[in-house]
Amino acid sequence: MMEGDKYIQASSKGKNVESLSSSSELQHQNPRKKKNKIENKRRFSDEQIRSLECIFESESKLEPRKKLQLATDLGLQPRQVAIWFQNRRARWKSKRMEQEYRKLRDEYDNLASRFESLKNEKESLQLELQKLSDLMRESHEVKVAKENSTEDGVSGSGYNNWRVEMKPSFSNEGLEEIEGMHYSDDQNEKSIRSEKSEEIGKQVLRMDEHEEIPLPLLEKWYNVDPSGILDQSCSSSQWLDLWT
DNA sequence: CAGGACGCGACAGTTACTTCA
DNA sequence: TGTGAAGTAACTGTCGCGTCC
Repeated sequence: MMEGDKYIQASSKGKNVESLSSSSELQHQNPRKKKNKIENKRRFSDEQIRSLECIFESESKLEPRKKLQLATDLGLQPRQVAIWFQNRRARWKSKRMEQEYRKLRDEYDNLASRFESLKNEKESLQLELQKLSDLMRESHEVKVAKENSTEDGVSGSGYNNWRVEMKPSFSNEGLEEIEGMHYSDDQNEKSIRSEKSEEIGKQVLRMDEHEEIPLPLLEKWYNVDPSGILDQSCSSSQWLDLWT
């Protein structure tokens, strides 16, 4: 252990500090004496600060030998150099934390605005899906009512009796599968089934041309609740709710 | 080898002073 | 000219690590 470091440690432990202008009373002084002591505090010169900053750039911690050398070069006490480095590290750390905080805040803001736009998009899609679904239901009800008026003994063949048990497919085999759709009401199965499959088949054929799937058809294929599919896809809704 | 005492350096938090708007 | 805020040198208490006995 070097002489200078012993000096540094002695002062940092609150023991006598011989080198700092009559500060040997430091440990036992009352607050008023301490205040008088610190009145001697002077800011370092620009040149001293420049040198210290220059060293700090390359190494934020000083070896004892280097500390002594630097203190000698700058006409400072080794303890002053040590304290300057400590304070400098603290300033650097708080500055860095401030930067990191700003960065995180920006990221959060970006994420929040993206979430907001996705939320809006989801709502409009849900709305659109609901409209199309209603449209389809109405259309079907009109059709069923029409059939009921022309055919006697037809009952229980409402839209709600449809059960779709097929996977989406855009090929001709897919059409075959669509043929596999069936009603729970056997009596109506034949007539309605052929009509239904023909209608959907046409839609599928059109899809082949445009590569765009009509939403009601999609809904039917997947046999899902239109609001449900979106809700399920939003698996992170719980944490997202925290934002709103 | 375990463990207590001690020295040392670093850090967080605080104080007191200086500077500046 | 007084004042509050910001910057900073210096201090205090504490902790972890290494060394010695």
